[in-house]
Amino acid sequence: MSTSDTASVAASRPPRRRVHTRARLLAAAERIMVEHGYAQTSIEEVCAAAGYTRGAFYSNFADKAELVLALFDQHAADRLEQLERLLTTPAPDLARGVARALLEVEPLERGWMLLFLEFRVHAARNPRLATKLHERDRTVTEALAALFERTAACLSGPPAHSTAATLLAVREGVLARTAADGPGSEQALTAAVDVLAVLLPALGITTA
Amino acid sequence: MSTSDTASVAASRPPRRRVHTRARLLAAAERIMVEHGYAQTSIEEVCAAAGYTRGAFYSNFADKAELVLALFDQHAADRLEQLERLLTTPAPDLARGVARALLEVEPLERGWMLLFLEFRVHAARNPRLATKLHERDRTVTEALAALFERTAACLSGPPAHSTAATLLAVREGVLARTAADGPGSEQALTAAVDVLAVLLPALGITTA
DNA sequence: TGTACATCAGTGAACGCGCGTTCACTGATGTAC
DNA sequence: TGTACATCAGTGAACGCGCGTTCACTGATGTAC
Repeated sequence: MSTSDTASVAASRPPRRRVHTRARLLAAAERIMVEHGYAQTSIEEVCAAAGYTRGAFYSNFADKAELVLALFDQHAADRLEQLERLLTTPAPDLARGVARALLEVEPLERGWMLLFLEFRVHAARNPRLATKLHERDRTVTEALAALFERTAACLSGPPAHSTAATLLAVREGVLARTAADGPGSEQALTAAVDVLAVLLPALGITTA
Repeated sequence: MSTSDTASVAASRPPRRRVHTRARLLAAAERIMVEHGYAQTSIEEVCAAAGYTRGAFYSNFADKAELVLALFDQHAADRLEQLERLLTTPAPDLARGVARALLEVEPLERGWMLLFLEFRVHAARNPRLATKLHERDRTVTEALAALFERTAACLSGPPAHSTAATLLAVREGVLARTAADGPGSEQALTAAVDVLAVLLPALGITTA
């Protein structure tokens, strides 16, 4: 047993001679793509920033799209943790807190949202990518729905899953409109927070 | 007076030798871009479809971005009319009606939304375009806000302008997520309609 | 420990492609007399 | 009405550019004996 185990492990183990190639490519890609977007970032650029040439990329990723999907996977977990922390911390005005948590994000996160949306639009016209992105959406949505059910027992009205999906969509829509800097964006953002703070209690997201 | 009038009119009149060039380019661009998106549509493609060569394009538009902005201007008016018709027609369940009007759109309109969003994301990384797009947003938002104030006297809570802006953002966010065909999209869409139908009354959009 | 061999991550050049924009030119249209 | 001229919308070739992906190769790493 132990022999065959060793053998099969050896057979399936990715050798990783230069150990962190994939991780470095991902890190470089994250930095550059969040700033400049998907189409505007070339694979060459990412590879150079990570200290490789293009061949290294194609020995770690099937294509450019897979790189972005890998980035998304990495990122989703972090965002959910943030929300979880918020929802489990008692707050004087939960609705407003959630509204702000959803919409008032760091500039970096706005870059993320633009990258997301750019890829989403791209994927919408490309069935193969649409399917893959849809899987990711489902995962995130279900996680948020579960979070609602666990922490906000007061949730009422539509099913938690619908609520979660719609709130994520609202988030994307609002952030897209306020992603560009400018005084108009600030106003639009605080306006959206106000509106959402009024709306969320109708879904049961409120301080008891 | 009449002489100088004639002269100035003659001086400022765009000759339009082949009269409908601009209109034809716009029509072709609309058809193609709504289907394939901004980046995927080449100016050559549009010109060929309209029966011209590329030079004709640049004698009618400053660049590709101006073409799309012109399309948006054309389109905005139509959409507002639709909404106006809805809000002025008494309905048994106004909230649900508005929710459906915002979200349950023709496939063609989904293509429009993708085109919008693609350009919005593009503009977000390009200050000059961001400014221009922001002007359009303001116009549409104010028109919708005015519509609310005129027709839905029952509007309550946040200012009409905030409500209008947020609803437009919600529309974009939800449609982006449901633009790709597939059974998941249908579900997500009806879920969003349900949620919105619950939310809108909290803004005062409801049957008295 | 040392040697011969196999693997495969990463190299870098080449392939193939598409596109936005400019510009010197032309010929249809309109104007002036 | 007819002619000479001016304008400028539209032509089409050329410019300049960037990019995703493939692939034959290599040399560092790991394995087997």
